[in-house]
Amino acid sequence: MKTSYVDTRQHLLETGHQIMAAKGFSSVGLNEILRTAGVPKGSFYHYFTSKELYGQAVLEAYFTTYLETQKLLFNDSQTPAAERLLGYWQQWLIGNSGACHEQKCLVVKLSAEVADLSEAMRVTLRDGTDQVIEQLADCIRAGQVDGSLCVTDADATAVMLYQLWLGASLLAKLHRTSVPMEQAMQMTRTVLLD
Amino acid sequence: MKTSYVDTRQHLLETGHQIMAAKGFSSVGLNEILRTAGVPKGSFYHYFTSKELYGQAVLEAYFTTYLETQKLLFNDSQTPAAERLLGYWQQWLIGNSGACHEQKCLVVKLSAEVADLSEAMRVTLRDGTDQVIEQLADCIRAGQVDGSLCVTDADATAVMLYQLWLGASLLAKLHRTSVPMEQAMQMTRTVLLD
DNA sequence: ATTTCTCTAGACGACTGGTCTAATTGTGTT
DNA sequence: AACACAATTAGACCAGTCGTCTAGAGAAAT
Repeated sequence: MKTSYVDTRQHLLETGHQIMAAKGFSSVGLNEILRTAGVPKGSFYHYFTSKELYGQAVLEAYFTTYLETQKLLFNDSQTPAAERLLGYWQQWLIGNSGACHEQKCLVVKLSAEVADLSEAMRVTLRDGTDQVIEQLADCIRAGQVDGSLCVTDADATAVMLYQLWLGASLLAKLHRTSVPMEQAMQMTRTVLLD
Repeated sequence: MKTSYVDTRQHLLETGHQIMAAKGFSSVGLNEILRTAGVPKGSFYHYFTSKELYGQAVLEAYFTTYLETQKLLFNDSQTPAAERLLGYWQQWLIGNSGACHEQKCLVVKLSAEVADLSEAMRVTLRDGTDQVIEQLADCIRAGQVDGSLCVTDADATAVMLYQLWLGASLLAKLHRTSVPMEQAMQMTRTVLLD
């Protein structure tokens, strides 16, 4: 049985996501990705034009599903917005901690390394994070309306919380502990609810 | 005239700092560093035992001077602590923005990339940032005493502000703008003074 | 003056990097 | 069945990687 073009391409993107999330971009060779994916080396340039554009494609795919999941969580208008927001960060916390201490968030793992390396990847990362923040702000505004949050400036709060969690994730990587993220969680609660 | 052991070693550390701050760790080869420093390849392994331990030495040297500068700024007990703290972040902001958009802070640039790559570098980064945060907390406590700050938990605030600025620096790299850091600055003022 | 030790010099090995061309395989149409 | 044409792959390619090694230059010590 033959796998289709999109299958193989998709498979390469997923494999790349996993490996790059663990090891970064520069220190990972195409060989490793291809070997892991079970795709022969010669095939790579049939699916992507360069390693850089492949990296960009990985990021684009990542943001597509990420934003979709986020939207799904935030659109559940049954529960109060405060709960939805705290659930989002709770997932962030448990996702990148404990047994599987591999990085899940490509933004945390790749931003610093890649920003000065590839304009294409930098822009993808920039636009992706902008959208994530925008959806956060939307949900905060919903919380202002339904009264579950006491926040004055939704946009500023969204930016601030996202920055906080990026930094917390960085420190969590250095500590191999979720403590920094739990501190961020505590702070998030204070900011949103008091 | 012959340069001494410490001169060459120091020179290698400084060159490495500059290049790694711009390009990261994995994507930079020893050759490039040595060529830039004007030091022959054969000498490198006289001063350092491996690329990894060299990277660690760069980080250690970085934190040594960083913590010293920070302490110097924070120990000026003439000015109120609030002013000292805001001065610290003002320097952070202007340091990594504008014309010279190269990264200055090795913590921002290297943490994510290196944490999963080298235990030695990870630990150095972890201990260094812990000390930076500790000095921040000390200065915040001084502000509680002199009355220039209205903060309840000095430690939590120090952690939170450092996380915030790490994240802001990441976003600033993605945007090639100091806007994210100005947002962090605004938030910092609010947290410290209101 | 001769020995000793630090440091420099850069070729070298074994390997990996990303990229590309040439060949093979597969598919669909006659 | 034979062909044309596209989809896919094998493997060469060369520049670059880290790290090793031998040889010698230069200073310090005896």
